[in-house]
Amino acid sequence: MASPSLCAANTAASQDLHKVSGFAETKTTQCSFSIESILGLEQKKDGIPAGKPHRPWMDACDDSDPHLQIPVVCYENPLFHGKSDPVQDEKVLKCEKYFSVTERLSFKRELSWYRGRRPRTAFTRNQIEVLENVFKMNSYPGIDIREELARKLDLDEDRIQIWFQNRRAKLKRSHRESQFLMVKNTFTSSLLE
Amino acid sequence: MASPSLCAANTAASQDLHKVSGFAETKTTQCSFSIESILGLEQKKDGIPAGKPHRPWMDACDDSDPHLQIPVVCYENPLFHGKSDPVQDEKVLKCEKYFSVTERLSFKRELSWYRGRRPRTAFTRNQIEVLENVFKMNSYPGIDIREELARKLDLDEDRIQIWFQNRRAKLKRSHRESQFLMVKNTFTSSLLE
DNA sequence: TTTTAATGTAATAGG
DNA sequence: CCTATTACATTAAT
Repeated sequence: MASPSLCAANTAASQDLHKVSGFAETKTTQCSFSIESILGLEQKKDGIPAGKPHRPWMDACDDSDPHLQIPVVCYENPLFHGKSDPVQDEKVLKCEKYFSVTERLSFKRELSWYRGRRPRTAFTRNQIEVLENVFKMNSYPGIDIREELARKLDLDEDRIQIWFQNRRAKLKRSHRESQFLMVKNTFTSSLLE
Repeated sequence: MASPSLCAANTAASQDLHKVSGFAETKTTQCSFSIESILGLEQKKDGIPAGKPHRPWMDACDDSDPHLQIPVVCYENPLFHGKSDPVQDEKVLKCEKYFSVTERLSFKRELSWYRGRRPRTAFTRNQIEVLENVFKMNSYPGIDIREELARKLDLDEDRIQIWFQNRRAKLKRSHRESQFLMVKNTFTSSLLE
């Protein structure tokens, strides 16, 4: 099952073919990466069925009701407060028009992690500015500050918290990288002496 | 570049200023978060100006030399560990052969927007083929598989990772679109009944 | 114009 | 809280 797929790539192009078949050979003989790993058997420990490609957004294909498959219902989620675009809004409208309450409820019941994922928040320039200014003074605002910010900026406190977490990670990353560059440059110039 | 500038306290924008200063007022009058708490954590601030975006392919480009700012020249850098492809090499050749220094300067000016972005990787047919085949079986390859692919295909592991990210997004998009069509058709036919 | 490589970052998971 | 990944929205190169 697995091998035919890989080898199926070999149809033309001799030069390319060589590389592909070399790749496939490695798989079957040396197993420097195993069929198992390719098949996803070494996937994260949670109960993801082996052999199935873990495509969460397609899981609903097995559902009987095709209506339940549209991601559109995410936008009915009260948690949603991202920016709206005309296309999506139109979809929502259609949804509200044509689906009963119970139907919409079963939508929500069917939400898997991906569909339950919070729609990405698009902060405004002003919100970012304020957050950055606070961050300059205090990268670890306590709950009271976060609540204050949430009120001032009209955001959930949760969003604030996540923002500061990501912001700290960013700062740390940049710090790490500049240090790395410094070391590398030092090394380089020492070689040039 | 195109992305919203995170830093930059702006100078105009009365609305923004109002909000910021309003916030500061709260800090000093109500003390809903204390100066102490901020000052206590102010040691957190390291003197890092702004996050450097980690662009290893630009690392050794000296900012003082304008020539070194055109991406093309980065390929002459021994530290550049990207893969040289014929197209880029040809560009370099043409650059050196046919353009005067001043011409190259204006060229550079024209391409200034380009600075800081990794040159677009052009995958070969064979690389795509292998990647697609692996993707069919596993859309979420772990680090080991990615490294293996990187070796086999002579690409950076980073490129592999990005490729799978974009590939997943593409699959999801197509899936979404086909579902939308399905739902639309369902609506249409139900309206015609 | 379309497709897709690259980027930045919000959201999530696990420790 | 942190780190590591992922999804997602955009930008830009082909």
